[in-house]
Amino acid sequence: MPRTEAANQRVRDEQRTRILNGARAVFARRGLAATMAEVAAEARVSQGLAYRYFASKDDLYRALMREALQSSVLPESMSGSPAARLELLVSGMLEVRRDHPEFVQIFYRVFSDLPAQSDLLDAARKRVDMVMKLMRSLIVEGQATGEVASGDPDQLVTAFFAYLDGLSRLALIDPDRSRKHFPDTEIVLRMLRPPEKQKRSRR
Amino acid sequence: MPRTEAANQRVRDEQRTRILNGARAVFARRGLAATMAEVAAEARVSQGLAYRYFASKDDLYRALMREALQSSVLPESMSGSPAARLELLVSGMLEVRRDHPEFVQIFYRVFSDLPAQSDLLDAARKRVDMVMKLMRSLIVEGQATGEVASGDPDQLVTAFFAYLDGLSRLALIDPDRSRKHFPDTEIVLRMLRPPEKQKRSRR
Amino acid sequence: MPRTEAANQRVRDEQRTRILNGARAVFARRGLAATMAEVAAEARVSQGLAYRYFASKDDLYRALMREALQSSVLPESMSGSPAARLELLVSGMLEVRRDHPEFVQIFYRVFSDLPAQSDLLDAARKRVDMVMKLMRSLIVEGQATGEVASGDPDQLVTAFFAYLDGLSRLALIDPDRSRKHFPDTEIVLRMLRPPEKQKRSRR
Amino acid sequence: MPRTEAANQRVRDEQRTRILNGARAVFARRGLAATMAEVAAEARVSQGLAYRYFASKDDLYRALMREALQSSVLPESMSGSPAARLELLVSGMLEVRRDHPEFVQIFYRVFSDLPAQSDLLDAARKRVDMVMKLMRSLIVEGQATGEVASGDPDQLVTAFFAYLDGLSRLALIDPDRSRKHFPDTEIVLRMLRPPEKQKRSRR
DNA sequence: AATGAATGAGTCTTCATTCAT
DNA sequence: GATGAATGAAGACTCATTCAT
Repeated sequence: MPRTEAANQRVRDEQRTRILNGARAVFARRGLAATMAEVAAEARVSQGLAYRYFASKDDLYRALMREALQSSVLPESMSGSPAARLELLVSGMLEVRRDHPEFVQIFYRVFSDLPAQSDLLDAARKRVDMVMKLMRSLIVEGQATGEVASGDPDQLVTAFFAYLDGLSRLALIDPDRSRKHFPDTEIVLRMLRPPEKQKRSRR
Repeated sequence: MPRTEAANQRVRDEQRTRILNGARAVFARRGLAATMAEVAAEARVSQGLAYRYFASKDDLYRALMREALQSSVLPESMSGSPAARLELLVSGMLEVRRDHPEFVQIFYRVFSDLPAQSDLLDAARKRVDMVMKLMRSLIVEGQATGEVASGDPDQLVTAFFAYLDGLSRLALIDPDRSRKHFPDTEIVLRMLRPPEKQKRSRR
Repeated sequence: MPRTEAANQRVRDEQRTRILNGARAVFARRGLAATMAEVAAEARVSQGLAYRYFASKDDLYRALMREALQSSVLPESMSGSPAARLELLVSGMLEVRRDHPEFVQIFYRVFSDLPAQSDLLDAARKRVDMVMKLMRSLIVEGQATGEVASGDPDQLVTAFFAYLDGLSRLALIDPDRSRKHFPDTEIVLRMLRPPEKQKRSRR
Repeated sequence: MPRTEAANQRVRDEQRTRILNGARAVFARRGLAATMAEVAAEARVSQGLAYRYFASKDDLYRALMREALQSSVLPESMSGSPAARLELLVSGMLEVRRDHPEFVQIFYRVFSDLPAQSDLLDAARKRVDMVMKLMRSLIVEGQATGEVASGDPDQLVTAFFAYLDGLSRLALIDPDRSRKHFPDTEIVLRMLRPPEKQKRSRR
């Protein structure tokens, strides 16, 4: 007796996820240089199977990228003072970087792996741009009310993004340190706090 | 009449540099995925010539890495207060990242390009470790004299390195922004300054 | 349904043999100068497939050499008079050279194909040495009983080996003659027979 | 003042010989697999110079081959009994093989190095054929007068040539043995002597 | 649905040959 | 006449992708 369609669908979903997980791990670690053989091995499936679910290596990579673009989804409606919203945004971003660095690593891979004209690259740039603009406007607003440190807003945004990018890469460079000494939100936020609002942390 | 040996030597030196420059640009952009054809094209030499100067793609990559490991050489003797020395260290690192991001990009490539056991990876890790330790000791000293912000020193070091790594990658991700909005040393240092020493920057 | 493991194993064994056969023919003919394209063509497989079975051209060559070293295995226990044993040894060697010259050709290739320090070369030399020593002792024993022609035993061995090497190369140089006029054991043995034991052959 | 034409000519001759010598040594050892770089190094000249004297690697190889074909030149007019002439021929061939194995090695290289249709191969085959025919007729004549051992003349020729080919290769396989234990003409000739004419050699 | 053997296009690398000096 | 730097085409090798089972 043939399997029911529902059962088949479940199997398919499981396999797809399995492959995506394997690919995410391998691509985060090795980028596009990773081979399909590595992906299949990591996912414990045959190489052929990967091609039943994804038309090509590129397709698989894109699926991961799509996922990564969405994983960094912004809190839709943020309320409160600019500084409060800024902190909300930042702590969200930090959390992802600390707890699921692979997603962000994959995301940033697009900048180091791909030739310059790729549409994926464009999409990623657009995404970064959007978040940067949001952050910039929050900073400007916050500076107006004195809740946010002074300084050129563009530079602040630049600095902050570099910072976050760096944190996501930490797990790659020194996984041990990343786990043990991941900086508290408090420390990260210092860059944006005006001196008088700086909290005294424990010695 | 054959060229003089001096002339030959000069030609060889020039070509070697030419090839290294081409390779640096291409490897910084694309990592080991870059092809020798790209390197040769960037350097405007034939593919074969690159092999007269470097035994293999790997050898060329290593030459660049060696260079990068040395380029980040630390100021030998730093004098002054811990905070002063810390600022000296930091501003030096920032300068390299702003003015010659390729060197640092190449350096960090080692973490994304290479399989985990490579000796290059080890060397790079050692290098990072050494600078981290230096920075940590300066922070601890500085915290003792109150010149440096409080907070777990390991986290501060972690945060700071992530930050710097991020800045070196900026040129890759958004070269335009990197050029126009590279953060002033002042802003970068905020993370390490105690509130009372924070300089008021221009609005 | 995927093939059964047994079926896969069978396919692999067949293909491996197929590739070895192709390689043997080509390498015997052209030595290491033969290209993998030729090997693949001779074996009627794709070039890529050869690499699934052998890590490199060198590896393939070594596999053939190993085989050749073993194919010339000596009769373990030879009994009878020294002359009888000598004739047994010789006729065995002749047989291989007449019926499967490729094996011996491959074996001797090692002396013309490889740079001097190779381990294969050493192994082959050792092999030759061993057989030479065996033959020498049989000759010395035989001379004592008068069953073997007089003369410096080392020269006799040298001469005889040159002879056999030459016969194995004959198929390369003049396959037609090799097939039609391959010398009878009788003729070959003359060199070792004392005059009084020489058989009168047909006119 | 420019060099005289005669002096120039002398220099040219010297260089040409120099290159031929280098090439002969290298090609004998490594066959066509030898590189022009090796040839130039052996001859202590620049790679470019070789091309002033020989249009191509192939041309150089051919020059050596032509030389080798001529080096084995046969005694034009041989007189005496068939057996005497046979012995003259054989001892001449042996001499070359013992004292200048490179020439013969180069000659036989043509059979292992070259693709089957080459004109060089044809020329070499013709040469071998001619000597074989000569030898065959001497054997037949000698058998008629009882001075030469009985047996199928074609087989005897085949055997003998294999023998000589093997001796020329000995220097490649075991140079030491070739020098120390090169067989006396006496031993070599045994194959062709009828039992009753066999000389008793020293024990 | 799944496997893994097989293919072929693309990359690294070598080396005969050319060329500027 | 001579050198050795430079080129490009050919060959080794890898790996995304296809296919028979």
